[in-house]
Amino acid sequence: MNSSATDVRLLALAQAFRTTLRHAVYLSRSMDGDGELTTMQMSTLSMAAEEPLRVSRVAANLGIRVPSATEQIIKLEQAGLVSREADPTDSRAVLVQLTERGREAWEAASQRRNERVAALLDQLDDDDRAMLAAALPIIDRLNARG
Amino acid sequence: MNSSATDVRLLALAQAFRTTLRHAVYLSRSMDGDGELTTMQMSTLSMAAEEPLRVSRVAANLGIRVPSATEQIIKLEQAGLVSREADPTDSRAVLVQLTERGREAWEAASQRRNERVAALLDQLDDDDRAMLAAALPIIDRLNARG
DNA sequence: GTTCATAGTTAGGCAGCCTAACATTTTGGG
DNA sequence: CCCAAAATGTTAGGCTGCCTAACTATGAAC
Repeated sequence: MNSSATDVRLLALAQAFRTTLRHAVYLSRSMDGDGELTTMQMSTLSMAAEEPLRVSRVAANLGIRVPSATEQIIKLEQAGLVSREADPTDSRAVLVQLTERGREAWEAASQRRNERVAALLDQLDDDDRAMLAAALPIIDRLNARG
Repeated sequence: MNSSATDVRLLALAQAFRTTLRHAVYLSRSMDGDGELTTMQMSTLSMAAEEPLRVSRVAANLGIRVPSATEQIIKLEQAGLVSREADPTDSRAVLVQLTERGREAWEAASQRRNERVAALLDQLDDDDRAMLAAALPIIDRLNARG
């Protein structure tokens, strides 16, 4: 429990955080619309890049429902970026795997996006970059708890 | 221009930033779905709260096209949260204004969201909160340049 | 005062998400 | 065993939010 004084400060920080987050969402979206893979597709591919995974896990990680995940995965499959195979240990489940083309597409798109963001980061000075780097794990912790 | 060594570091930071941002988007979305106003609606109302503004400015600030803004504004109007009136200085333009109910709804929703985020921030220690607070303006600068 | 630019709306379409209903497979209690 | 319940996906249908293209109405310029 906090005193009401710190509460006011917490609320102010919360408001600032929300505003920054909202603008960051626009930034994030603006990096989507260049005719490549969407952020969601990138996320799916990067999950599958580590190891084959089930549709339900894709859905959970993306924060969407299973039917919506199926829909997206089928599109990725039609684009030749992932394959769907029955899980040998449980024939109800479907394992989503990266194809070779999927891996290439993911790596290329990821690289392009990193370069675009890096170009923005390049405009900051070293102190600001250090501060940003220090803040990211903190935001991650918030994300994990939200 | 940076050396290739710093370039590698920039790319790594870019990747970490993108990942954090992506998760933050989920967090942001998760705060939408409680049957209240969406983030976009909140943004629109908060703009109109300062002063009446044109549909085209709403669209620009939200990063969407004018017809999409019209659509959202009409919904807000039907919900009784904003009014649309012809601009007295230019009858082509439409001024979007908060209604009394709109102002109340916006303030209440904003307060609720701030409280929810504040509850998360409350779980951080003081150093982390200070670091987060320091990083927000930096992220804002990135957002502004993206 | 015609012509061009500006501000919005309307119409039609697409993508992504949802819930509900369904088929299939696994699990587990009787 | 065996049948009921749970788990995993898919299909079907609908909603929302965004888009472009086409249109109306007003303002500005020459």
